[in-house]
Amino acid sequence: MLDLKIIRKNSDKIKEAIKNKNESVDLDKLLSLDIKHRKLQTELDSMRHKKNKVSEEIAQSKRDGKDEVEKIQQMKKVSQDIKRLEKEEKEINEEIKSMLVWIPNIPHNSVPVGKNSSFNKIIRETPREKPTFTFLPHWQLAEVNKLVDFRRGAKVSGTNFPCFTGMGARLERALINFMLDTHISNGYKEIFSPFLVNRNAMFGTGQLPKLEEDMYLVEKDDMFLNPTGEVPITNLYRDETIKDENLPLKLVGYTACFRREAGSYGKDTKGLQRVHQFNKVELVKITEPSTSYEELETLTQDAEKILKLLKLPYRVMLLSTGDLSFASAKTYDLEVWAPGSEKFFEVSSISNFEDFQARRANIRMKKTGKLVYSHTLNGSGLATPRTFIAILENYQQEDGSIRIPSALIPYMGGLEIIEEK
RNA sequence: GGAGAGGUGGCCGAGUUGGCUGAAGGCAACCGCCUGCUAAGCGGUUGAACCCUUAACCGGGUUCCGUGGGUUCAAAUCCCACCCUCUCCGCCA
Repeated sequence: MLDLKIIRKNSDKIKEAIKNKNESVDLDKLLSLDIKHRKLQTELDSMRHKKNKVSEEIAQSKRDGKDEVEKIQQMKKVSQDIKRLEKEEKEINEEIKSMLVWIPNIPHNSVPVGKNSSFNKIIRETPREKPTFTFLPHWQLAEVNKLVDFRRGAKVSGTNFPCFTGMGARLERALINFMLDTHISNGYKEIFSPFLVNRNAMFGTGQLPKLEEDMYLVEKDDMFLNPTGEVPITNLYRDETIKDENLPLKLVGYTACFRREAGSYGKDTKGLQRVHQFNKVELVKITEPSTSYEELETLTQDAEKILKLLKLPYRVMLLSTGDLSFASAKTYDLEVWAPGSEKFFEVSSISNFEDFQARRANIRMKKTGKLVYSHTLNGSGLATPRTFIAILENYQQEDGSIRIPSALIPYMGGLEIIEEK
């Protein structure tokens, strides 16, 4: 959410941001409602002022033992008028608020302007080797080595609920533990959060109201299945003022993530590319405003470190305005190369939300005695399914077996090669 | 699920015969004084959001005692609904 005061003063800039992010909000309507609202509020305030003053006088008279029949009668009328105006004020205010939550965050100056992902910019890229034999895609490798049971996963849940089995399950668990350990030793504090989150949390990080359709809702309790670790972890600090000496807060947590992926059937759904339930290790930072862009760079490097240690080829993309999420001001995507699928897969989106989430979630800090909204950032470090894909496809051998990246061997109980058994 | 207790400022904690309580008292923090240093002591300051005004500071005003309604000239205080926390019992693991 943006500050209404800032919207007033920078309406042109906001309009441009809305356009560049492919959103549509009638900002002029909002601005005229705002003017109307402020006028009403000023009027109301002066009426209340009068009411308070006269009530005070009545109280004084009562104490002196005098009756103030006329004043009471007069105030009766004023109170009614106030109530009427309050109702009107409330309605307009609600309308303003409901429009405000649909205004996206403003992209940072360094973000390339463009309609869609084709305007994204490659920031850096690691070299990749040409396959020396015919590389298989991961779903074949997973099947040959019995690592994922798609059929039985679908039986107990539904399509795109993969079930990891045997060494596949072990590899999934190894990835999670390896990532957590790496980030913890890098100064992040481990969090193991709840997986069901309430509406306030979903609103706080900006998933609601825009993305409600993409979430699993437990209707009976009006709770959502966690769509990404940023929701429970960032919202841990909702409605709190964090002591500035504790900033930046660096948090890491494993979460299972659930997404409906509504409308994406048939698109990139083969194997583990796009699934309804997956695992993720999430990095969250809460920082003071002046350092958030430096923190974005180091956060990106911290996530990248996982790919480096796993020796997977990847590239870092700077998202253009059209590809930027609703709440983000600037985002880097990490894309891992999968030679069997001959595709790059997004394994992490690292974003600076500036104070957009903090304003919604009311996360503040004291800076030289003044309360300000802190900045929030997050990024996956990493999402496992596509990392899993990349390992299978990059580490496959001609006979269909898969080598284990050296960093993961200790997490695989010393196992160096996965072979069909 | 049942029974009870409770939700007040950064924290603790008064305040339920409605009015002088944005809120006593304490703690913490900050500023000053005092002291050879430390501790203690003395005086003062310290909530948030919003509106008007201002280049900004200042200033003026409104709102806020879990949330939302209601009663009243007037509500932290009375009434209704809801939410949350804690304790005990039951149930499930």
